[in-house]
Amino acid sequence: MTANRTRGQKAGLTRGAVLDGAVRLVDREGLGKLSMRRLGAEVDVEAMTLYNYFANKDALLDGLVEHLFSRATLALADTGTWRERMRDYAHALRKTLVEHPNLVPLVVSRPAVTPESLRVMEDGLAVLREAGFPARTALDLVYSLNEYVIGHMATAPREGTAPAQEDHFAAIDPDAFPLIAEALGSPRGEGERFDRAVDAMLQGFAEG
Amino acid sequence: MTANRTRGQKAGLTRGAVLDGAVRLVDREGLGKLSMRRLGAEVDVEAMTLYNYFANKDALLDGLVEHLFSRATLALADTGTWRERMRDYAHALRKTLVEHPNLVPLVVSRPAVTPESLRVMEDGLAVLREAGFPARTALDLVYSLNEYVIGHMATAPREGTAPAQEDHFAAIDPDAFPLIAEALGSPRGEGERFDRAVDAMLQGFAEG
DNA sequence: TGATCATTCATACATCGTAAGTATAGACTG
DNA sequence: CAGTCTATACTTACGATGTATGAATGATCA
Repeated sequence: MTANRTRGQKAGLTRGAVLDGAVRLVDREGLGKLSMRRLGAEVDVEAMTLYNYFANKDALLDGLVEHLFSRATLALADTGTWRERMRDYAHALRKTLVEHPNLVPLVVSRPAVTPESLRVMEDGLAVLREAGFPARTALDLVYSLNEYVIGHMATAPREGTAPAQEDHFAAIDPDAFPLIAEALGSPRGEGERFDRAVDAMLQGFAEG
Repeated sequence: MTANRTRGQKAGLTRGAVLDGAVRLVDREGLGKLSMRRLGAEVDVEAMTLYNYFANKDALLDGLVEHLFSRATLALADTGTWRERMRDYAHALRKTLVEHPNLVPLVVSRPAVTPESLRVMEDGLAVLREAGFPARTALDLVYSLNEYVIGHMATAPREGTAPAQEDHFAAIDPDAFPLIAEALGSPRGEGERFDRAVDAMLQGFAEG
């Protein structure tokens, strides 16, 4: 399972390959199981070898977030109204995070300011400026949209969270919380609130 | 510094006192320094004694989030328009998180579904229903507002994050990212974007 | 007083991140 | 080809962590 190789013999590893392994490991076993030794085993190398590619574990985690964003942030679509294009961007970002739920706590607690994310931001600004938004408003909108998506994913129920997180709504006492109970009467589809909030925010900026 | 007490002698500790100690410790030294042994020292007790109040460290962290929310969520104001009241709520929530920056990563990666937070949600719904919102829309709005605040705080620059996080804007290459550079021309005050995003979202829901 | 119970502490273990040092494969030099 | 250098990987070791287990003692009540 673990590395079987004499010293000095190349393992043919790259930074990206290590990060791929880390994503695989976390997807499969959860964030808590990501240790240097285990990651080493995943990519068939001893733990310390990983320090050739990352200064320390924290740097590895930063790299992981960046890695995820870099595969996520396809260019924005180049046709459609600015609202459609912004909406699509928000959905694309959400999709990536939904596909790697175990990585969400990491992404969410580790603001990414990589060149990659700056590029996406620049593209978003271009769309909005073209649509007539002043520079500062455009920046506010791009930022705010990102913030909302992050917040939505952060507070979305996940496995491995506090017990009864998933079905805690089923257990709500209608006497203590009548309005919540009422509002939950007709449950929504997955992501329906997301749509609505994104639209609301875009609408709000459109008129602000 | 550490516990100086014979076995069996009560320490006069409560769950709340332990959590207070944890907040103090994290505020002072950072989340990374919160270990059972250190927390024990902070409240003058051996590490294992803490397990009388919390099943394990994870439960302690959950308790910490709940603890923070419970001091945060003063009731909503009972006068003003619904928009003013929602706005004030968002600002109150933000204020608490700003006051404990080191706890933000915790709050953000650990959705709180305590009775306390349900109470606040119920109050929020009451305000909105009174203002004429349908049940589901009201729930969407309360949720979305919370999500935005969380996201805003999650992505806000913090100490101890990736290097140059604070001043990375100063280092932006205007050739590579002209629109970002332009938008940063006239820098905003702290929390100005927050105001704007909250208002946009409320506005959007008001018209949706 | 003596017995029961609640509470705390001491010990121990597996696992973690990583500092320090060592060995080897492959590349370069002559 | 022989000799050297260097990049790469491994080994060992240390302190710190979360926590299982069980002993020791103060508190409580008969």
